[in-house]
Amino acid sequence: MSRAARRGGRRARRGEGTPDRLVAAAAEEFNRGGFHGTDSNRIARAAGYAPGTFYKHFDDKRAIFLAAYDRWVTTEWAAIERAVAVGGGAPEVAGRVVDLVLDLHRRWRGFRASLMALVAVDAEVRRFYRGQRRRQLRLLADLRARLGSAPGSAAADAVLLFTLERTCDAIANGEVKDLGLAFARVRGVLRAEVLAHLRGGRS
Amino acid sequence: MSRAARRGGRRARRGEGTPDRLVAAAAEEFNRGGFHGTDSNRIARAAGYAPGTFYKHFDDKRAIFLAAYDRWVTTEWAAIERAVAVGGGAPEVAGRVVDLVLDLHRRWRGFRASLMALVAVDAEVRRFYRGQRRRQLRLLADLRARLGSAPGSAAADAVLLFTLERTCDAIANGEVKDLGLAFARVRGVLRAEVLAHLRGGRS
Amino acid sequence: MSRAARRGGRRARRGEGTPDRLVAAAAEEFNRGGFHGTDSNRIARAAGYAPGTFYKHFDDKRAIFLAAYDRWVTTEWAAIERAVAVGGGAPEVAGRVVDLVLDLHRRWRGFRASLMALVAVDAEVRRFYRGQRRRQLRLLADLRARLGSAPGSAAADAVLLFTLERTCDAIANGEVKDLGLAFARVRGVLRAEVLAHLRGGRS
Amino acid sequence: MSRAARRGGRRARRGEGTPDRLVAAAAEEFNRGGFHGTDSNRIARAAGYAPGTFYKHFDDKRAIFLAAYDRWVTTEWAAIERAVAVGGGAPEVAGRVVDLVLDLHRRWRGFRASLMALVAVDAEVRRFYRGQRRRQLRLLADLRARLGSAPGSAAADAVLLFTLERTCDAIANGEVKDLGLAFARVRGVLRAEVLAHLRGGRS
DNA sequence: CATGAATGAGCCTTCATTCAT
DNA sequence: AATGAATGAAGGCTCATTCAT
Repeated sequence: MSRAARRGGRRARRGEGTPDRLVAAAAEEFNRGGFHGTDSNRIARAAGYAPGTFYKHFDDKRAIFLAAYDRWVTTEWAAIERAVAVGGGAPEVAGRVVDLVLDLHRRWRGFRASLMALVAVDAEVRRFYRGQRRRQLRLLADLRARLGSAPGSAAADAVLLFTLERTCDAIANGEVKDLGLAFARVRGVLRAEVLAHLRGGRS
Repeated sequence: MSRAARRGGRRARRGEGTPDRLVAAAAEEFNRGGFHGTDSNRIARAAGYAPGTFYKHFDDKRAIFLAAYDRWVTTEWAAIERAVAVGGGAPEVAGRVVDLVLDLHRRWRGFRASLMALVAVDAEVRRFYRGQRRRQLRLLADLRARLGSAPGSAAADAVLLFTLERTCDAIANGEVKDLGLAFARVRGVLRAEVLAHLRGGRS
Repeated sequence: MSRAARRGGRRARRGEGTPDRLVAAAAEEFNRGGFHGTDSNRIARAAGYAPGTFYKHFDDKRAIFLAAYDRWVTTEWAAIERAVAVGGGAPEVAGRVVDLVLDLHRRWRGFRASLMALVAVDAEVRRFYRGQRRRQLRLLADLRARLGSAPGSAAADAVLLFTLERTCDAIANGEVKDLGLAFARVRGVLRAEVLAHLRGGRS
Repeated sequence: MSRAARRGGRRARRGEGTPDRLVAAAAEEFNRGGFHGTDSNRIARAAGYAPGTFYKHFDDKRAIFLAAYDRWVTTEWAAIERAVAVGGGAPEVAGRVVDLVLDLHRRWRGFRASLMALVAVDAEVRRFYRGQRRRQLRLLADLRARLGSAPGSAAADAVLLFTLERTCDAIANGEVKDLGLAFARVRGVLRAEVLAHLRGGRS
């Protein structure tokens, strides 16, 4: 058996470079288990590398977490921005956005939970996270402007984002189901809120 | 000498018993640093004990985390239930509840962040957490009933709770300030949402 | 409920004093689990006392082990000496002794195993143990004299004792059964050896 | 550079691999001090490694104990089987075997004592130990067959093994000397027993 | 660029022992 | 004479990180 073949399999995949493969493996590992639920050796092995390789590309565990977060945000927000850009009436946009965010939270709930805990504890992660939030806020303001809704306040925008985020988390992690609530109804409430907000009403 | 007094041994340090003191120290430690930011020896020392004492009273770190959470929920919810019970019109109740929750989240933001991450990863913590959520939902339904608002859906109740929780977190951990938003305005939005909900409007 | 009653139950038994009760509990604990398989708190509790009481009566864990060993030897050897004293022909004595030793090893195999390990490692335990062995040797010499067998060597006596001891251990701890051997046959071999020895033959 | 040479990493200290060196160190540590007389950190240091290295190669202390036992048995039994294979008359074989077993017990008495205690308490160790015993029994039967002695019983074989083992222990650990017996005489008795047994006499 | 054995600080946990009551 | 909460040294084990090849 060749050395390359022995090395874990996931290796020869696409043309991605080593850092990308490590980041992808890290994202998956963090998503199940959280930041403290894996270790750098495991991430390296999952990516098809030896432990030492990890530290050739990332300074430490936090660095790859941040990289994974960055990659995740970039990828996922592209989808959301696309959904917004496609256009259509406010109801369609609201529905698409809610569905996308929901899907996003579903796929990354473990990662997200870990992220929130790190944000609370690690200044660097916090800095990064806050930057993303500002970006969201700008996107939402753009969207409202494009839809011609009343100016509205940034404060209300922020609260809507929090509502969307937290509720999608709750659906994604089973909290909603666990409370005996119908998923569709909660999503309905969410869509209504987003729509009311986009229309410029006092949400 | 009474048995109760004797039960103090070498430790009649203050009024509370050893488990209480350990739990209090644990809560503070978890609040700054998170679950993974302390260890049982530190908690014991912070409470004024040697490492071994910790394990005389708790099976492991998770057990004391759960105990701290339990204690926190019990204490804080008593305050909220009181605020609701005092009565008054919907605006007053809404204002009081928002302020209390805000204060609560401010004082325990580190603990809360850690809690959310554990909920994602630890079934026992999750079980406990979900139970609390159900209790909140019941309290909110009671409150609406008492205020004579339209029946409304449990789904809308849940979304309101998520909004309240997440927004208070954001205010508490500086996210709101960081976004350049005025704290008072965000709180105003929140109050308005709670009030509209209590009045039975389509929140 | 009275304090005495609360204390564990085994307490008010007979007129035995505290040290005796502790020793009895220790013997049982050591017998299952070995020296390292219990702790002094557990022994104290098993005897119906608090941990502190243990150290009021014994300097340390080794001291109570030695005391338990002493007590065991005294009790059990009385039975063996009695069996020898009763008299009868060599075959009867041989049979009785083998049966007694067998029973002894059966009841105390855990204790014995732990004892052997301590003997190898602890000079004080070793001293004690060696004293008992000398006593056995004397008893065996007495017995041979009484039965009028040929003088025989102390070396042969010693080897017989080792055979008896080790074989009884093997029967007691299931080794013999595990080897697919019939217990009765092994005992038969043992009796034959003891008998041949007592008769002064070249064992 | 060959792969084998590279596999040395920073450790090509001597010829053997890391597990072997750890096992060797463990055997020595267990031999003086017994199973409970060392710890994994000490074993690692004694082998020239840091604590963590231990756990890269063994699950826990018991695992390395078993490995050390395995290695010991393999090595030592090879010598005994050789001594038997060389052939010669029964007296020569008996003498060689007794001397080898004696030497074996002398060099490993601490280890052996600890082994016996673990066998009493740990099912896995017991399983392993019993397997070795069966192997001994087979070897002895083979030997008798080869020497053309009368069939004889497995029970008698077993008793002889117990005698040999226990007496060699007694010589090895100073018990015999301590009893005021001449080592040579005890060995003489032992040889006589083995010889008589091999000759098919009623041992 | 990758390897992977090795590292060692440090967390988790136990238990023999003490001491104020 | 007994109590039992408390002690703290020490052992078991992990994992982020390094480095010689």
